[in-house]
Amino acid sequence: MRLSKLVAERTKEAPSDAKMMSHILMLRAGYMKQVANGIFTLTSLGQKACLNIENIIREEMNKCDGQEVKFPVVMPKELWEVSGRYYSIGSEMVRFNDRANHPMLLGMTHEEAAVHLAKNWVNSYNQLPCMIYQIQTKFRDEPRSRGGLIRVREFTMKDAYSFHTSQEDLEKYYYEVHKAYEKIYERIGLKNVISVKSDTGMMGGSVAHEFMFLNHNGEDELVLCEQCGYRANQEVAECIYQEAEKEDLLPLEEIDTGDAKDIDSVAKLLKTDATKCIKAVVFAIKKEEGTVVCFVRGDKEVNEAKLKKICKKDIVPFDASSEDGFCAGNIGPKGLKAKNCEIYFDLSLKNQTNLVTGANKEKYHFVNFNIERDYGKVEYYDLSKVQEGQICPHCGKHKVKISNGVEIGNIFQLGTKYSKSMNMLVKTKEGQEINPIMGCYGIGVGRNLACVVEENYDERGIVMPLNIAPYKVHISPLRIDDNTVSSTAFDLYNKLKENNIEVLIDDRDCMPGVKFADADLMGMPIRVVVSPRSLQNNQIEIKLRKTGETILASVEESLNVLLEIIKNNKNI
RNA sequence: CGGGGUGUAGCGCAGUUGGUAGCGCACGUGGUUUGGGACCAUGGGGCCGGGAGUUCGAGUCUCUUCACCCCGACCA
Repeated sequence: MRLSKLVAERTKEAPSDAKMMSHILMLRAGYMKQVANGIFTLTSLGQKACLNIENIIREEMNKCDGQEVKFPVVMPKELWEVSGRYYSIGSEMVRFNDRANHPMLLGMTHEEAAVHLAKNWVNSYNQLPCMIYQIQTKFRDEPRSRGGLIRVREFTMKDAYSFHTSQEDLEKYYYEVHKAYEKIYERIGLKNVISVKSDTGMMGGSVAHEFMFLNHNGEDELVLCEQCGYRANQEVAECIYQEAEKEDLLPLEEIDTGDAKDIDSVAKLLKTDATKCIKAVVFAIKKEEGTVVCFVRGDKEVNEAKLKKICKKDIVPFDASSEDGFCAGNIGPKGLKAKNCEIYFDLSLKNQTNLVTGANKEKYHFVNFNIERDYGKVEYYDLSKVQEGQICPHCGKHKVKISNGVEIGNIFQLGTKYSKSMNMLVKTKEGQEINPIMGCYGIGVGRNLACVVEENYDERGIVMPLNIAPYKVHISPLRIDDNTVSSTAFDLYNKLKENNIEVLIDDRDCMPGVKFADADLMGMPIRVVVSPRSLQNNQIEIKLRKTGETILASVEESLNVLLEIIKNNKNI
């Protein structure tokens, strides 16, 4: 490709509204252009890089005996009614009517379509296990897209679905796909990736893992124990506590705390610590009357995912007010008179003594509140987030660390949720009819590209790994007006093309600095400089983007040297 | 959905007390240059996000609407 013809603009200045480096650099280098919130056009640079990622994924999925298919983007309502998800999924799913006024939707994942495809054609255990996958556009109307390709509404995703006769067989295959994913990330050039236990969310099922790219900009919180290897998404990470120190119970008192409403100011006023306070967190129940109140220790935060599972309600954060019977800022268990209110206590409060809590009336808190004595016997549930330094729930010894990560892939053991609801049956060896056990496996292509950039850049621009670079070689002829330079450069360019090497040539007549800067910004792994200076010695320069290492090669040898570098591919 | 911010040339930005819009980069042309974003000359490009209003006159003031960005979705 001639750079002069490339439909992509490079800019010196960063777009003012981008914050993440991958977002800034991919815009500056002309890999993509935003069309609307969370919707991007990929230029040929971005598209080529994505296609390279897709091909790596494809190869690894094929090694797992995956069969590539293509499900429709647009599906009729009925398909999603049988699984129940037409109603359980909210406005992130785009729904519309076709010209016949038939309700349709845009696919955000394809479990239903996968079962629809397999259910009548897979009838016997002889056909299992099997896996089908696709690489295709998904649309999810995210409440908040951000960070360039990190979180978007429209994106390309590889999604795979496997069918099994037994849980053991699923687990065996699940482990294989886990390994395949590790291979994929290694091949596309992502290093800082770990897998963690995760929540199954809207997919359903029991066991799930997320592959996380560790990055401070990541939206997910991960709980990690470096000693025993425990790794979990905050959403599912268990809290465990050391025994609280025993204290003598002091008499309950009601104290005027004035305008002190939040934990910090109450604790400060009463000269105590947040850990000696009870924090009340109120949630509204979606599509229902009533509220859920969760009491946690003052220093802790409620983990909504865990609370949702325990109370089995779809809850949203809620501003409690007097209309609902709450005295905001002074909420406590004792004397709470809210209507339709379910109350839960977090494990962090178990065996805690002499606490501070709201008295459910303006300006008053209780001190020396003891839950069992002053309120009654209660059940304690694990409802809060794990904090940095808390004891690891797995080894019970070491302190955990909290890191942020970007989810770049996930694998789920779905069980029979979809095969059962959609009535897919296969005959076992014994002649029994069973619902096959399913797994599903996803990878977001564009997000992976963004993460690669996030991990591979320097002050000059992107550093594309060879395996996914849109062009392997970037030829910069200095003094293109010089006939020898021009013919040497184009000769090499043509020979590389004949050898099926993706090559970009900067055919513009401009200053060397401009060419170097653009090449650095776009980040192709191998740069070739052809200039009158080195041609005097019958040489060209080969420079590796990542290391800066420069190799001088004779004009005649240059093609072979380049082919050798690419062949020895170390994903430079 | 809540809070905050920004909309002026392709990109980054100025624009005073209201008087019909500029700068840098990019782009076209001519020339001089050429190993880390050159210089001179010259040219093109704008419904100042949209609509309504105030005014003789609005990029600027008022209202309204839209888009985009950031934060929150946690707070007793």
